[in-house]
Amino acid sequence: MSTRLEPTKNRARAAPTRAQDPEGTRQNIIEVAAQEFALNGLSGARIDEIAAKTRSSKRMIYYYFGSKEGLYLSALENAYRQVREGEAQLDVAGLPPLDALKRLVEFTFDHHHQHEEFIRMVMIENIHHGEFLERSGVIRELNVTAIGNIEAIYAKGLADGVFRPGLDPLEIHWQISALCFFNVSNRATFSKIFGKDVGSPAAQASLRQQAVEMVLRFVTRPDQLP
Amino acid sequence: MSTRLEPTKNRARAAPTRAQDPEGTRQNIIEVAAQEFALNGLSGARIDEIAAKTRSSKRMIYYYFGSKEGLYLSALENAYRQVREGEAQLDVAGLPPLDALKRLVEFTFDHHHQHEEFIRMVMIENIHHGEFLERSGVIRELNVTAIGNIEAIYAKGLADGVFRPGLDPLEIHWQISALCFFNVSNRATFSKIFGKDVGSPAAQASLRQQAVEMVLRFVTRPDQLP
DNA sequence: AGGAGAGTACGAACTAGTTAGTACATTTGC
DNA sequence: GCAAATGTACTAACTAGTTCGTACTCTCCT
Repeated sequence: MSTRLEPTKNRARAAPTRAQDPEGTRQNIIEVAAQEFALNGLSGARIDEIAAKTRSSKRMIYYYFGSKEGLYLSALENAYRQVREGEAQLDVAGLPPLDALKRLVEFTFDHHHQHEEFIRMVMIENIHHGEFLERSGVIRELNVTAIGNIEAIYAKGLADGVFRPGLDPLEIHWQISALCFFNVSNRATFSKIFGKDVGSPAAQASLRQQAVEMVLRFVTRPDQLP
Repeated sequence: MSTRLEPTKNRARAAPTRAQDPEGTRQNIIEVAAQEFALNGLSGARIDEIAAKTRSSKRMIYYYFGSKEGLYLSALENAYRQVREGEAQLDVAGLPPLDALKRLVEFTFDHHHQHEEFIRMVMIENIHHGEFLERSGVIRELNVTAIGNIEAIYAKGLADGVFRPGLDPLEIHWQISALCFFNVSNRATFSKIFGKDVGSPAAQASLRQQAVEMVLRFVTRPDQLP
């Protein structure tokens, strides 16, 4: 009837057929999808394009994720998970508060810098008013613990008398995020408007150090400043 | 041959035909387009949708702007122009450096807050790696003068001995932008992750004041701090 | 003064190509 | 043998852009 399947048997024996690997297929699809969504946005990304770059097929995308939006949500969740896992690597427990906060800012700065794809996913999600993030129970759980670090550092800094009272750890987190996030998210327009590549290693080193300074000066008690 | 044009004459006489208004039509299209692009992104916005919300028609969009991208570019340029014109309202020439910088940060914070549509356009443009901004000669001209204010303030602050030396006005602008931009751009995800509406008046007031403090503490000579 | 032309402004219907999603058949691993 | 996993071919709806035709406005000629 049809000839299109004839080579199958041969292929099956010629090379050890790629075993069925649901989890691998799923993961592969998600990774490709994340790239495409991060690059083109939700509406800009093309399912056919994603499928083509996959080791799998369009059929499988719908088999596993149901719809384009389902795929986007999974990719978003995956991105958050990866990044939070990376952040969990940071350990500042033993450090004095000032050093700990410095490390935290540096780490966040570098981490955001290294995960541009994640930053772009968050930008895109904000364009969509965070509606997919809202639908996802998973993501909120991942993030609530993210301020734990700052809370601990701030508490210790207060106790030691080096930080000033009255600050909200969530707001400190907000400010660190602002400085580190903007550095990646707005690099393109900023560089092009002012004709200076703020992504260059020299510029980044300077901005990084200044981000640290800003946060430390903000949190430190004035009489503790050098 | 065709019947579809029969009603034309009647229509022409029945109601006093709306006068031709090229500039008005153009402007109306751009305003609607900006809204739609800001809401849905370049690929997410629909020409038919834009046309429908216009007082004009799809035909006119292509008549005036040539293509979807042409329309997007015009909307982007318009957004930048509007915002920069608004910023030009700020006059801090007479103020002492510290007060001037404080005003500048407050003004930027408020201005970004009030121009969410513009912020979203910039976000979208960053998703596109600033390629349209690059194509536009207009926009760069508008912006290069934007740091003029900071340069003047910083120079005066140095002369008065209240600011510390060695800072780059462009980097100060970068930091102010980061704090004020992030406040609008990432409100959705931030609020949803931490279950707190950072857009509420109370939260905004606090973040605003802290943005001012951060910048002032960063720029001020330590021995000049209260 | 007024009418012919020309260029500008506008509208409705159409089209070619794209795109998310599906029906159906087949294979693989247990 | 059976359920989960996968491949191929298709479609219905959408979407950027176009075609063809009309109406308005200004100018310039006489």
